[in-house]
Amino acid sequence: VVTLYDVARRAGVSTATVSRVLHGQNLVRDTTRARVQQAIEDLGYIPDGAAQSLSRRRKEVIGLICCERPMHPEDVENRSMTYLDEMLRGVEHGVSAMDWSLLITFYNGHTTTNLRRILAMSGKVDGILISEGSFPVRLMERLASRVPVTIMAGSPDEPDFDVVTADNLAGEAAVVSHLITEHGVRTLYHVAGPSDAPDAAQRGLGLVRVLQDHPGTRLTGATRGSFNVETGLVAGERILAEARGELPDAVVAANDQMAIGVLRALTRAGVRVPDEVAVVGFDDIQAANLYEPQLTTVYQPMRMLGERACSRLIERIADPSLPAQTQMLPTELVIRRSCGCPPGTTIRRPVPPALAIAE
Amino acid sequence: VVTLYDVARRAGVSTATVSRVLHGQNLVRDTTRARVQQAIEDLGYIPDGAAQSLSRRRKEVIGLICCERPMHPEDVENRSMTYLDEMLRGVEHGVSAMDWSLLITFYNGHTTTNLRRILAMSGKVDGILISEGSFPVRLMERLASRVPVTIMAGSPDEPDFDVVTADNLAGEAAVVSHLITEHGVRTLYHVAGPSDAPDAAQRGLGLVRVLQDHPGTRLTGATRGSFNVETGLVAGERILAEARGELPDAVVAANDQMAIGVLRALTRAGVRVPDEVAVVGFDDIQAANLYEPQLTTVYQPMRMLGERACSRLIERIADPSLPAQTQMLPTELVIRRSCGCPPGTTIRRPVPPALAIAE
DNA sequence: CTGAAAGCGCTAACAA
DNA sequence: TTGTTAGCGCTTTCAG
Repeated sequence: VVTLYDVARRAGVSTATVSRVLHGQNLVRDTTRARVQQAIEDLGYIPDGAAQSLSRRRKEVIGLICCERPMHPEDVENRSMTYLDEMLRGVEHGVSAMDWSLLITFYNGHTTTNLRRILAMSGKVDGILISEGSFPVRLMERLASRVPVTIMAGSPDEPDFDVVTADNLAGEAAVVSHLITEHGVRTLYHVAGPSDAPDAAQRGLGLVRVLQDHPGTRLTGATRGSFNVETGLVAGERILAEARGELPDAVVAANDQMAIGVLRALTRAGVRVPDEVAVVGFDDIQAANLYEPQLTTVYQPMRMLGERACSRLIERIADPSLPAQTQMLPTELVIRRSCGCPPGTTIRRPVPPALAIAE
Repeated sequence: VVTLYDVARRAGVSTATVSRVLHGQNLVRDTTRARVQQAIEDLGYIPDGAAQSLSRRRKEVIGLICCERPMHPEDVENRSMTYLDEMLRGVEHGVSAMDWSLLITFYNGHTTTNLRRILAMSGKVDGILISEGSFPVRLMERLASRVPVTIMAGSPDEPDFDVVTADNLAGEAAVVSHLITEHGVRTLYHVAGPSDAPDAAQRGLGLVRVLQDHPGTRLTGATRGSFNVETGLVAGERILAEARGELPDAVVAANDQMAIGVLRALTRAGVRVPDEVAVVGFDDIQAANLYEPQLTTVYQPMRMLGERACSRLIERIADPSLPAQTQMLPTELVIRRSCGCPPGTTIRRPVPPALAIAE
């Protein structure tokens, strides 16, 4: 391979000068610069990243850990899948805007191998981004003791780390308020998310708060799913079984996949949605828009979430003394058909930060 | 930060010995080993990746370039999005099985910045994986002159690079054969993919070959889309407009997104699918299974594709003299409702490598 | 079994 | 403006 020395020799200068040219420093005479650039060109020189990192004492690489929800064999998909894509793009955008690189790995369970991999990563990057919250706190702390760590879509009240997350509580509150105030919904059934998912918890809170604020409304039941279509289906069947002629006015699912599962179960049983029961989800995945009836849901700006987390991390790498900070990104209420609005409806309504809770 | 020297000092040995312990070499006395391990533990030592790479003359990192299809502002999604996820998981799995790391970047257009980024990447990795084919050949060659390169989902007849791809031709042939022999389809409309997508081209070929083999069958028209729902919709409207009462027996779309677009247009116009017109797609994305009617399509093993590409690349890094090789992975015919099979049908039928062409 | 020491390719003082 | 040179943290002969 061609090294800096080769370039220097060919251009008849020292390696320092080549380095200067390489980094666009302007304390190089133009003619010299030209000669060096020519040499670089001729030789097709590309700097060695490892050597640069070592010398600069900085890798200009950030690590992304994607936590995978444990996947049961019968699951076709899982929430991480639709989740990841946009976030990844956001992160990559932020990273490459700074001309840094992105090292990515998946974390799927607390095995020795995974542990080793994750720890080793901290020796290869300047900072780490962790997607989703169900990541062992102990491990998070070990990582954080070595490099800055930012959590994406984590719990908003993490005291020791930077967190960037969507305003799940306000989003859920907004969609539930819509059901109650614009569709006269009184009885609701809640299909909650996994208990270890911080965003699911926030959504549950949002629902509860709105119910409290609206006397006369109440939960007729609740169950928990795993953020996938299968468990949504099961929830739907359970709703039917428990109903005995008394279906709730609306089913609120903690994400779109489960909402689609519920929709399926209801439709299959001959229940008309939204005429007999309204159904709403969360996330605004592709399929929410394709499904019939089109799903009313809440959009969270995953891409921006990735970008923000990334800039925050780079900020903290530059100045590790920064205090931990939580950023809540606003969501959007996406009103379509499944809540009871007329066919063909598509309204996107920004959800203001936390006021939405009040109504 | 804690370095190897710190560990060595604390354990009262030389750095060489620590290094040996670190890499499980067994020419170290047990008591010494224990002492060193204790020191590593105490200090929470984690080796510096850059220094290791530099010293070993090997980075143990592979680079993944994800080519994004240029996205028009009005596009909600694009094919790359659903495409990427599984492939990425496959690649990551392959990479971390070897205890290597994955550096990822997106390539979205031939700008100077992108060019620089991509070239710089070749200085940070031992080999590069390129997803999808619409990547400038010149650039590919420059990369290849520096590190081994493997192409995923590229054209199967690339002479100079390793290619791992699904057997698009056989897959398309299988689904078209199914339409013709099991549903008596005679007239077909083709919604082709972008002209620069090698897999789209292969699928087109598969369609044509089957038509040739079945006298009496013919194309009533064809149009080209961009692998997204929007262009599928446009194609569907065009089919309706061109039809004048004479709809084709079936519409063959080059991917699922476009098939869904067509489905939408037809349904909207009151055409019943599959009773009046059958529609089939390709890829077997999530939504294909959720949509009503459920879409008959062809599954390609994206995850395995990622894994295979990865192992091939690592093979070639170990031995750069290996001859270029193309691997074609078998697809599966996924028969559901939209081809005309009874509601509730779900049959997955492996497509044998190339024989499928014959029938 | 263990240690000394020569790099790996590049950056950044410091000198000239 | 340019060159000299001392590391960056680790691996790996080569000696002992």
